[in-house]
Parts: sequence; C-alpha cells; structure tokens
Amino acid sequence: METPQERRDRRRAEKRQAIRTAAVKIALDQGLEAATVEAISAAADISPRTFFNYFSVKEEALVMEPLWRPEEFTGLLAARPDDEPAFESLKAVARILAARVGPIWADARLFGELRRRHPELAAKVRAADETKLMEDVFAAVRDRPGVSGKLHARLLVIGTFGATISAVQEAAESGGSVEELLEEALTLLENGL
Amino acid sequence: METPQERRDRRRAEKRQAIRTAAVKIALDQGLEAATVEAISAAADISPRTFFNYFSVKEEALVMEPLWRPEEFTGLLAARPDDEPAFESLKAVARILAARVGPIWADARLFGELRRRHPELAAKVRAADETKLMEDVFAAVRDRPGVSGKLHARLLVIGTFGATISAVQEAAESGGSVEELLEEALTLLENGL
DNA sequence: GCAAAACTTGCAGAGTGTGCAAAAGGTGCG
DNA sequence: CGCACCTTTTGCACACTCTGCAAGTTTTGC
Repeated sequence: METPQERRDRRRAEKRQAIRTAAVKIALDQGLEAATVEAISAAADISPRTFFNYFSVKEEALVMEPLWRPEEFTGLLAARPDDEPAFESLKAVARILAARVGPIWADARLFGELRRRHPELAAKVRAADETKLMEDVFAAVRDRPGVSGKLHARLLVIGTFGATISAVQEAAESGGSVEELLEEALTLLENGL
Repeated sequence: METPQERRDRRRAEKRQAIRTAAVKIALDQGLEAATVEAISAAADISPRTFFNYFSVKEEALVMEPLWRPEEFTGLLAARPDDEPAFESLKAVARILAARVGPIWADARLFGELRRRHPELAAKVRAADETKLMEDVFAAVRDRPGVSGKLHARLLVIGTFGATISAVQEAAESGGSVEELLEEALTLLENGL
C-alpha cells in the first residue's frame, strides 16, 4: 500500500523529472538561450510560477539531481567511528557516494551533452551551498585522528571531493567503472601525486 | 611619462576599486540585501548603467580581484619547458600565483569578513569560467611527462588549485606566510595525504 | 579649437525570482 | 454524496539584474 503522503511525494518527483526533461530537451534542441522559464513551463504544461515551486533556481532544472546533499555529507561523515583516521572516513564516504551513480547512470548520460556544452550550469547551481559545505566538512575533519592541521584537513577534503568528481567524470567519458576509477584516484592521493 | 592609454587604464582601475569599496562597505554595514546595483551606484556616484561597464556581474564588485585569469593560467603553464614533469610545472605556476597575494594583501583582509559571511559570492562570480578553465588545464597537463592518464591529470590540477587556494585561505585566517603554507601543502600532495 | 575616440548615461525591455491571496484539486469522513 | 480540511497551482504585482541602443559628455590628438 501507499500512504497519501508517499503518493504525493512520488507524484512530485515525477513532475520534477518531467519538467527537467522538457527543459533539457529545449536547451539541446534550440540552445540554452531558448530555455527560458516561460518556454520550459509551457512545454511542461505548468505555469511559470509553478516552475519555481519545483526548482528554486532555473539552472537546477538543467542539471542532474546531485549525488549528495550538503547536510547529508556531514551526516555520513559523522556516522563513521570517531577514532577512524580522517582519510579512511573520507574514503568510505566517497565510496558510498560513488556507488549512487549506478542507479541514475542513464540520467547522467542524458545530461552529459548539455553539460559538455555549458559547463557553467552545474557550477552555478551549486555555488550557493558548496562553499559552505566545504567549510563544515573541514571543521568535521579537523578533529579526527591523522590530521596534522587545518591545511591538511583542507587538502584531504578537496582531494577526496576531487577524486570522487574526477572518477565520475572520467567514467562518463571513457566508459570505465566508477568504483575502480575512484580507487585508483584515492590511491594516487594516498601515495602522492 | 604616461601614455594616454596607460592613464585611462589607471583611472579605470581606480574607479573600479572605488566602486568595489563602496559596494563592500554597503554590504558589510547594511547587509548583502542592501547592496543592490542601484545603491552601490549611488554610493559610488555613477549611474546604474555605468556599473555594468565596470562589472559584468554584480557579485564581481563584492569579491577580490581574482589572483589569476583563466587564459593566463594556461599561458603560464605553456611557458614551462616541455619536458618538465607535470607536477613540477604546476607547482611552479602555483608559486607564481601565490606570490601575487602579497601586493593585494590589504585588499584580501578587507574582503575577508564579507567572504566569511557570504561564501557563495566568490563561487557565483567564478562559476562562469572556472569549469572551462579546468578542462583546458587538464588537456594541457595530460601531455606532459610524469602523467599516467587523464585521471592523474585531473587530480594533479585539482590538487594544485586546491593547495593554492587552501594556502591563501589559511594564511588569511591564521596569519601565516602564504609561501610557506603553499610549500607545506604541495609537499603533502607530493608525498601522499 | 576641433574632430575623432572613449566613456557615461537614460531608456526600454527581457528575464529571473518572491510574496501573497485566490482558485483548484485531493482526502477523509459522516 | 456533500462538506470541511489540506495541499498545490496559479495570477498578479513587484523588485531586481543585465543588455542593446542611441544620445550626450569628456578626453585626446593634432
């Protein structure tokens, strides 16, 4: 059975996807210029005002659902044992996140072309929270074993983020396995570039 | 002597700084909300239209002049000997960029508080070109000696960027020397996190 | 001092995003 | 069914960013 709340959530998610699809289609067919909120709403058969009930920024409709939400990342990190060395914890979290790519891989391919043409889209969407997230994660990593200072904490976080993103990107381009590429990247970081 | 072109450039730079100062002052005194283009222009005694002759995006007036321009980065890299190992080249470029912080250090402190309160500002400004720049640099690094593949290239670039930014940030917060912190960060990367 | 070049400004307009209140739709229950 | 309750959609007004264009002002070169 499905509770009413679940039904609402599911419908909402479906509609969100439908709007996304309409948006991406327009951007690919007619150029990013043509993908105005008005045009997207018309194609998705909703009012422009409703568009903003689903996406808080236009560009959000033009990129993949993110692999992680900021709150979540710190949560995953906090769930690791307190005495685990920082790098081990970060690696574990990176593996969890990389594993999520699988289910939405088709998605990833759908958005690939658009992202190739307009790499600034993703950056714009995440600009808002990414930097704040980094700061939070730095703070969380600092107090873990195996961290020699704030500079070390920063590099660990940037490195692990970077490894995850690179692995996913690389997999998308060359068709390799995300998991294997991630391990390769993490090993490079661990042993020195 | 000063050629007319030089004079114009200098005046332009001065005015740009003046507008910036006005903008940051408003944002710090009355909140980011209050820092509209209209308010900034009024404070800087120019028309709103003129504001956009100096900055192509509002946020540009609220953050430090960037340490590097995208084109420049690839240029610096290309200027390194062809047979130099990639990591050495990147380190050299990082050192050049970090050295630039000195002259604008007062600046950096001025913008520090605002950046602490609104970390999304910097990201928003750079969202446009940063991703494209990365791709270019990846490509340039790939063909250098000592790079085992695209994944390695990506990590080298992200790592060196990250080290530079981290060193600057860390120096701003704890008052250390940018050069020393950069060396520390690069050593960590080289020997493994 | 005058013509060319560079810079500033006003204006009109397209586009994003928000608050609010009214309308529409779905749900539960007697 | 029919009526109350909650959620979602929508229209409207509005603030704000950013652009193109043309007219006005200043700077520069001779």
